[in-house]
Amino acid sequence: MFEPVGSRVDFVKMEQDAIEWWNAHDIPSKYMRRNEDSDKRYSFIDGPITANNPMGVHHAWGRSYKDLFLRFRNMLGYRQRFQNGYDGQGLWIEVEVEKELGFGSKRDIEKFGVGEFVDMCKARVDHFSDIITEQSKRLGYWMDWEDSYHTKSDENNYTIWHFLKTCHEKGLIYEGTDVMPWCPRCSTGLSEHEIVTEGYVEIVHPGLFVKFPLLDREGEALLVWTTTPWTLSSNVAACVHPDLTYAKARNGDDTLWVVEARLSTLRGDYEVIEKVKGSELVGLRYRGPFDELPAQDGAQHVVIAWDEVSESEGTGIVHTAPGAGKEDFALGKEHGLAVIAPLDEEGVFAEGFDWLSGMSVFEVNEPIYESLKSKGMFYALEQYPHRYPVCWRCGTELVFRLVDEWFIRMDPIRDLLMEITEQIEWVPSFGRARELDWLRNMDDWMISKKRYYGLALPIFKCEGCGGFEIMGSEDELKGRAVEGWNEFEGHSPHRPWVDAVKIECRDCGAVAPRIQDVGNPWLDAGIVSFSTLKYRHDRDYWKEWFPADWISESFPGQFRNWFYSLLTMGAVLQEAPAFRLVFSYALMRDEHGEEMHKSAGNAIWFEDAAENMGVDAMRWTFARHTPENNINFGYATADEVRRRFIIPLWNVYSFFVTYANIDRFDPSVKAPAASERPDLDRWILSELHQLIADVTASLSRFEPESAARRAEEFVESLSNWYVRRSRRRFWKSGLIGGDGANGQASAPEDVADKLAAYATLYEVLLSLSKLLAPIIPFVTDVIYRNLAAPNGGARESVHLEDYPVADMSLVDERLNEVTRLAQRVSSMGRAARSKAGIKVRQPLERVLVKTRAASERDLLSAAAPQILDELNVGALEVVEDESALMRYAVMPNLRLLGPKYGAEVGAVRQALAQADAAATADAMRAGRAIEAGGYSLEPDEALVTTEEREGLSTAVDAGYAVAVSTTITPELLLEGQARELVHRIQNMRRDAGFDIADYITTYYAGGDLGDLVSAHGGYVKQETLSVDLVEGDAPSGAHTAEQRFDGLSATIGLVKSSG
RNA sequence: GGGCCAUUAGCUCAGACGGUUAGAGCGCAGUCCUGAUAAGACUGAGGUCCGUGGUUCGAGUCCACGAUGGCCCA
Repeated sequence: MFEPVGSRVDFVKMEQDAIEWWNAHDIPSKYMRRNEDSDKRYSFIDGPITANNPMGVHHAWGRSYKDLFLRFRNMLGYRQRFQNGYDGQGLWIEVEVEKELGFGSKRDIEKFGVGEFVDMCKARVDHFSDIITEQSKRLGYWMDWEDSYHTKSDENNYTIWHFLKTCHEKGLIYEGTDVMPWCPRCSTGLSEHEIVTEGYVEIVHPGLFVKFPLLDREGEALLVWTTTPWTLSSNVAACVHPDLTYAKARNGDDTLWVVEARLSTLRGDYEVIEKVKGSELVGLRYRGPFDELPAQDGAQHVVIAWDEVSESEGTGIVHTAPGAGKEDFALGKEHGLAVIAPLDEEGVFAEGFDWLSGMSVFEVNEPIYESLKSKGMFYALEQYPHRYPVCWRCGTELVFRLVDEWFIRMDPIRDLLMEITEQIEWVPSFGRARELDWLRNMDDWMISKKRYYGLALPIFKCEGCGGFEIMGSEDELKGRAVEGWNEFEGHSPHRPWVDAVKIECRDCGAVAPRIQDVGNPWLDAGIVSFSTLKYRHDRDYWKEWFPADWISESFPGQFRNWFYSLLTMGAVLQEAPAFRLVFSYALMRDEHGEEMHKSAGNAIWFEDAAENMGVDAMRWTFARHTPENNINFGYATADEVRRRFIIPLWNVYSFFVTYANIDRFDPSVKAPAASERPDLDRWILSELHQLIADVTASLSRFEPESAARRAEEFVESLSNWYVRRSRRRFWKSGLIGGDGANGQASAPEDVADKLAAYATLYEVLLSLSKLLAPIIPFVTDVIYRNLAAPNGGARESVHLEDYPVADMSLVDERLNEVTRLAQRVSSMGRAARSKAGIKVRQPLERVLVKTRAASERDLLSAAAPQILDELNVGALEVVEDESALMRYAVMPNLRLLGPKYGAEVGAVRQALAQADAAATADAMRAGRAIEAGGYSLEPDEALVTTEEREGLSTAVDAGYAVAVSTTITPELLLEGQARELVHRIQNMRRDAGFDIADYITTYYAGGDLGDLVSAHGGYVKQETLSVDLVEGDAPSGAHTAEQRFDGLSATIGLVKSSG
């Protein structure tokens, strides 16, 4: 016996129970150990999830993929690692802790105490990694949770030290001065990676037009345009494009130079006096906008040439301040310009800027306008909305600031990185081109950050000679330490503890402290293909698992972040790829395709989703989606998945268990061999094994969506064709495992057929539970455990099973085609019935079928029994062409024929009427001329309509035609009425609360049913489990009802039979 | 300026290898079923497959150019 299964099920409750059961029986750890001795390995390295907040549904998407492919490979027998990763160092953690503490600047952190602050950061990470672990378990994500790695761990940090030292040995590390994007609130520079990730927002800035008076040309001025007025304080040059044409224009009291294409920016009327190439302006000197500031002392202001000057915005003359802009800085180097750096770490004007000193960059615009006005340099001001970088963590507008930072040189390894990228398999395949594009354009990697909680860069810079060294391990540091080791010992290699340690400069012997900077967080994540595989301590273990066979992460951003840092570290340490294949996916949106935002109220919490839609529904929604497209996720989409896939699957299962229990079906009893079973069984087994082959292939190719969609098609066929058409086989009298109760003798062939049906459906459901277990681990295990329980060879859980293997000898392509044809013809036959308004319960005499290809007629005869049954008709006839079903009527198209033939129209008309209508229709369809009684007409000169033949209703589609006879003889009518009566009695049985298997005695009174009972009484008895059909009033206590249908009426009474 | 992606029904999306007359769900209209019922089945209406050229016996699918949208880089 199987555990009884209701058709109503609370999936969420079922999932929670499953988790409890798994834990109680230690299934996850049995699952993870199951392939311990396998000689096949499949190495997965987890991209660490940021442990800074609870996990969201978008994380659940990615984690469902990871779990899916891990489970798939596990059932295939591969030995794997199940190590989850947590990312927990860096600015993002700091910012959240700062928020908690109400801090606004780095000074607050210093005051609070760096050690305490770092401890709080670590505690935050531990807190949220615990939460995410619990959430992941609810998702059914089976990882070795006790063994999760942390990027903040000592091992991870020290492995990065090793990497950086290796970089240094290869001459890749340098300290450079550059103008970098800088967050004034966080007081730190941001690397290129961080800005491009999610850093640009639409901001309205001033578009300020300023006049720079030319020193060499009295009365003339350059008109320049800037969106960052504060940078004018540090202006030293103005750029023009050497090849563009510049115009000098009289404009009110001014004589201004602008690029010709931008003359329209001038206010009011103007008159062009002179035009020259930009190159002719190069070298002119001008008076700078803030020459009076001390910081500007001795600075020259000169026009220089630059090819990047655009004439699509501004004035074609670009204000240049090498201390406050990235390209400006590069130009400054090239032209030997003065570098004036205005801002300190917090975005406040430094000393030397007179009245500006001490003011924040965000409050100087107005005073600057006033100052320019007083000097006669102000020209105009407009609003200029554009995309501008902000701090990706705190949202503050970035400024560009001159800083000393540490970099890894990219040019020496760029080619190697690209070569490695070529070797990797990218899913989707366009990922390779995206990564290569990034690598081609990648600048040197800025790895330093002037913050507190992160990798302590192991760079020790000598206070004497200025040289630097890099410590490659804790042991090396200990060996070199000349002070502070005792203070540090026992602490993690974080600030402030590690800052105490100082070494002696190898070159000059002076003391060298660690630089204060911490590392870029992508160092932390990029090292994991070494650090988590014991690279430093157990090289054999590392060799066994490196490189990863696959990794998986969402691609927006990761091309320049995690994928990139993994590539770089693999290249530097091993000149090898760190992973063989990357499977990536896009972004999650809400149901309407809008970005999810907490503030917009359209974000979905993981817990809410899990407890309302259920995790299987969520996971199936993910699996069926094309990964490279953004997913629109919400309750409605999950509801649809549950309704269209999970519930039908469950209903088939529930149907099976219900009747298998009634029949005491025992799966261990030998059923007929598959080849001996009826067509219907052989067909669904054929489809099943084709499905197994397809799903296995799809998942091997990392195409979950095609696997899921194939499975949906299969369950649809299983539910709406196999089970529906098999139902009566399960209801046949006689119990296969029975003892002859109810006195129903059963014919041996019925028992064999029934057994075949049960065995088939059992095999299908059991295979399906294994096949889909990696995708929907909850419902599949519940099904498996119940079905497999009476079976000697069963495992404890489907998750300890082997993945099913397709038996291609059971795949019968012809049988599949026959069934497809039966389905198609049945569908069209229903359409024909529907058109004639005849319900399926009414038997009809015959169906006529025209197939598209003559070759299908052979299939049709095999499909005929199913079609007759589906359509409730007596006979099927094959017809050669539609003319047997349809009559064509050809009409002249007088609108065209009239003008063309004039008086001859009458003759044409007659000729057309006498021509063969079917041939005419053929010609028209083919676009050929119509031959009619000596006339040759264009195809559009006739109109053709079809009429159905008398007594037929026809449906036509895609080359097929199916017609049903519509004549209802008295015999057919009586048969239809018998079916209707059965239907009514069935309803009454249910209303009376009888059990499905109860036998009854049926009474009928009121007179109209005599003919029906004498003709079809046996049928009615059999269908309704009536032991007897008695004319007359039912005894008192019977369930009775007045029935009227098809012009008949009777009072029906039902009594449960004692037998 | 460069790279990548997309464009198929009102909406959301499928459409290996080029192959007869392009599919699903939702929505809409209608019918049926109620012994699989937080249901289900069926039928119908609805498409110049972004455009233009090209390759081919044959193009939604391949190529070129263009348009629109998105992402990224400069």
